Amino acid sequence: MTDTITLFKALSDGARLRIVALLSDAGELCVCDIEKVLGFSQPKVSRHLSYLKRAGLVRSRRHGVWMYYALVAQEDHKRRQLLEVLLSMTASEQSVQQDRRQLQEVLCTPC
Amino acid sequence: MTDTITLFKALSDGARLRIVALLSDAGELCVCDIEKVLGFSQPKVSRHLSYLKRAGLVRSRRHGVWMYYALVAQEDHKRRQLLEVLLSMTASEQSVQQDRRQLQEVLCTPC
DNA sequence: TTGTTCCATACGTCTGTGCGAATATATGCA
DNA sequence: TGCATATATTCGCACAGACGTATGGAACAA
Repeated sequence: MTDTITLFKALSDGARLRIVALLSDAGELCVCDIEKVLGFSQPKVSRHLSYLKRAGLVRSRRHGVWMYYALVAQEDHKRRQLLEVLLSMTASEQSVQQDRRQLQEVLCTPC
Repeated sequence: MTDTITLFKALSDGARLRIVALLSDAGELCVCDIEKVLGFSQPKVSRHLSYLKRAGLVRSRRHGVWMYYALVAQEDHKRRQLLEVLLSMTASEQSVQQDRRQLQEVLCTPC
């Protein structure tokens, strides 16, 4: 039960939902890119990523000074299903669509 | 986005997950039955039902002194899908299975 | 009307969490 | 070593939410 609760807690925040949707689009992003796309402060992004990591939704990989984050491919079938449905829900949200456009701009002007 | 967040917030609590799973099994229950099955205090049950109602997950119907609660059939396809996946996740939880057994006992000894 | 039962809500308390600001840590480069 | 950049963490504050206890309100019966 604890896992399910942790999962839902992790997904019950607007900032984290936008991060998850963004990573779903982009595949892998460093913290500073997420900052720029979402317009969040660096500590805010870092904190939420840490939260998502604790919940097993996100993994991180260091490359030089940068930390790259990406969604974790869920082993459990039900969790995978849940995330699919969630992403289909958020995909139609205006803020998420706006983020997707902003992502393109940020990717054109790298760090 | 707000709706999605509200939905996930409502489902990110152990007590509420057990109530949702219970109503999914039982169809419709009055507050005092939920109290007995889950071993919660009356205000606790009432508060969580109120929370679930605000999130559009539960409806209530008065019959005499009793208030009967049941899950709301979700209009939106994605929300319906989400709840299906959630229920399949919680169904395998030990506490939920225990609650289901307890439900049978409570139904045999009505109010 | 009075009392009883069932349920909802208010209150005080405690914990968890989100935030900005500041600080710490880690990597790479000169 | 010293410095700059990228990221993580800490601190203090504010607020939401979960709980038990107590109280309020609604329906029904006598």
